[in-house]
Amino acid sequence: MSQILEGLNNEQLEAVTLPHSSALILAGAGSGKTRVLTTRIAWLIQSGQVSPLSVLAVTFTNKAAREMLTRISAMLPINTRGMWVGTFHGLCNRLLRAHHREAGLPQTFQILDSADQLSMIKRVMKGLGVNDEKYPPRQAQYFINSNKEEGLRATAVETVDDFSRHFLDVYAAYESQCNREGVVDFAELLLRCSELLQKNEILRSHYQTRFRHILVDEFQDTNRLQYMWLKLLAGADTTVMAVGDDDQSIYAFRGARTGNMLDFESDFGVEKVIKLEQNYRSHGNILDAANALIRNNRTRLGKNLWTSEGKGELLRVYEAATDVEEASYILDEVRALKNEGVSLSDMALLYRSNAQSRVLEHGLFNAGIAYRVYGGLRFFERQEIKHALAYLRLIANPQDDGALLRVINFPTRGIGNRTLEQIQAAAEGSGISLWQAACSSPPTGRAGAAIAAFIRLIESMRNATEGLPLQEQVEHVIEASGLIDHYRKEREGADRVENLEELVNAAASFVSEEGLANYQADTANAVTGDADAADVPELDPLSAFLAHASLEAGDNQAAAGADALQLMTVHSAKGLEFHTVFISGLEEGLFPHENSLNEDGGLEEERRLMYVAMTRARRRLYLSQAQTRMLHGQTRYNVASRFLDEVPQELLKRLNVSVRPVAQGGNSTAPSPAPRIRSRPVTVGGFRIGQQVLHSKFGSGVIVQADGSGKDARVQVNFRNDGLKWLALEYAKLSPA
DNA sequence: CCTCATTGAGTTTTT
DNA sequence: CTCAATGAGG
Repeated sequence: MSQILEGLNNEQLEAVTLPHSSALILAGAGSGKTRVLTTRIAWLIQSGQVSPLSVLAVTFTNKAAREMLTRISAMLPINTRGMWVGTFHGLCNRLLRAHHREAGLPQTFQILDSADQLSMIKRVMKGLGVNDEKYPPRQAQYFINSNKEEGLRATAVETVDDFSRHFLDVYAAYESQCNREGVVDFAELLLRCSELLQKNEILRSHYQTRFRHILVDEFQDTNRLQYMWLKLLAGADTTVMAVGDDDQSIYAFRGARTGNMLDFESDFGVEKVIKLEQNYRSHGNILDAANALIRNNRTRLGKNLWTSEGKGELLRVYEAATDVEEASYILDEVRALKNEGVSLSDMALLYRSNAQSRVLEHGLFNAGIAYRVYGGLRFFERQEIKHALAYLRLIANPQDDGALLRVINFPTRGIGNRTLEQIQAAAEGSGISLWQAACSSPPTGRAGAAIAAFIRLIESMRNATEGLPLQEQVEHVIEASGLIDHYRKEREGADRVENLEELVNAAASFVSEEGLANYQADTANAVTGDADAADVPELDPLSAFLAHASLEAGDNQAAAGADALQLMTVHSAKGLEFHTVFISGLEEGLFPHENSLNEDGGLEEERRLMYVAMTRARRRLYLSQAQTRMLHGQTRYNVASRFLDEVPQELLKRLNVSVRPVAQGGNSTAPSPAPRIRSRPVTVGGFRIGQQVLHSKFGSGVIVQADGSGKDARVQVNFRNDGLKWLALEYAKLSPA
């Protein structure tokens, strides 16, 4: 038994073998967090303290859940199938399917992804006659989701102003529309599940007794609702182990609450907080720099990473004149490192926002360096796949208005807006679904015939696929719907046809591999003879597959394949590590992002983001910056990121002599690193675009734009602390820096 | 009904 | 710049 515990350090060992009490593990970057979690589970089971079925482990991503299961099965000779290891949403889905009746849902309820949700919100808003200029649907979506994540139904939300009252109306209408259609969004999975546990005492105590150990990964990223859910599942005898790192909390912008860590300590009577501070990933200089940076944050639980390895190399800082030059510098370095034997896939090129990847990709493409960009469209989010899934959804549940609207005229079959409006009016008038309206009161004439043909098509597909194996159902639908034909005819449809064929494969492997079992009846409940769940018939494979498609949108790019440089945002780099990391675009306004500066705690979150980025590197870390950057079709002039100043300068190796814009007024003969701006005044009142200036109140900044002349001359200055400001030269006391 | 042109907006992202 | 969402004309 001691074998699985071998090689753990003291703190890790303590965490893994903790006696029966709830615990908070503060696990720094690279400190072996996943190892602790999985070894803890394996140890609990192997030492005979619990059965695998009494363990619940929850993560945020499917990838993390899979990783956990893989590691557990590597340590223990047990079948992990039926174990409750999964994402918050996946586990809630499982629970709701098993108890759909008590939860007030059809067993085959479908799950809306964010895009589906947004389009339903638009539909609802149109129905209510809400002005979508004044009340942007995106904001309505945010309103709905953040309220749900606080555990608030529309009836429980209190509005203080007229503006949010409109969103509240949308929320209420959206809620009832979801119920009519039998669909739920992501937040609903958690809210519905929590409400179920809250009001159904029998179920609650059943699960509270069953789960003796609950383990939570990335606890710093939990929101209020997820925390409530955990509290409901944990009974008096349940031990909860929460593992997280407040310094790596980078999702506050979507509701994550590090405060849950403090609440957890008191709510669960945590006696001891274990800190895992030994880092097994990076060399000393990298950790020292990251530690120094994060110390600038006020709100921390406090933690300092250390390593027993050497100091290693200094961090390399490069200041480029332009974004293009920055890219070319990076790819030179990539090439050199590759020649030294570092594989491309062990190097990552990180950026704060996706827009930055373009220039970098361009450079890499021209240089012929293989690269892979993360964060694009994922498989189940592709248009052609969404269309195919919509046909399938309609077969499974004709009340699904969203699915109907997506495909009623795709491929085009002569059903236009007018016809659709008629049906929508009929549906709204009698509170029925679009499908029912189309069936019961079809429009007359040519449109009516088209509608009738569509209804016949769907019904014939339903008849033809009934009882077929899942992959044959999918195969039939992509043919019979005309999707394949449509894309074959399209000029650039080859990829789409291929993807549709891939969907058939996805369905096949969903059935043959463990996928389906995860979505069907809870085998564990059947084993323990739980009547509630045992009575529920198995979920049909089609509904299970559709749920899978929503909950696990698939990889964001085709096979990892060849050795390639990894390009991604800092957010998506969390949890990964590389030999070499390039952090690009270290400029004020970009990183930290200008929008974050107005938000409460925004700057600290940006700093944590930088901390995450730095701690991805094992051996070598590059920090680069461009003085000039094309953004949204405009040239922008940026000062170096404050984060570069927050790192001890003795840990940095500056790789080029800083070529700063010259400050001696407009008639300097020194070469300017900035390219000329098209059709805009370059100098105004002795000041130049790109020039660094000092303001008595705002401090230092860079002139980014200018217009007017004489008395009307104005310049826009990007101040290091206060961001962009327009200043009239006549009044502002500006001086060259 | 479909296609092309214009307009406008533009962090970060998993489920 | 580049994508998505509207609107005019075929």
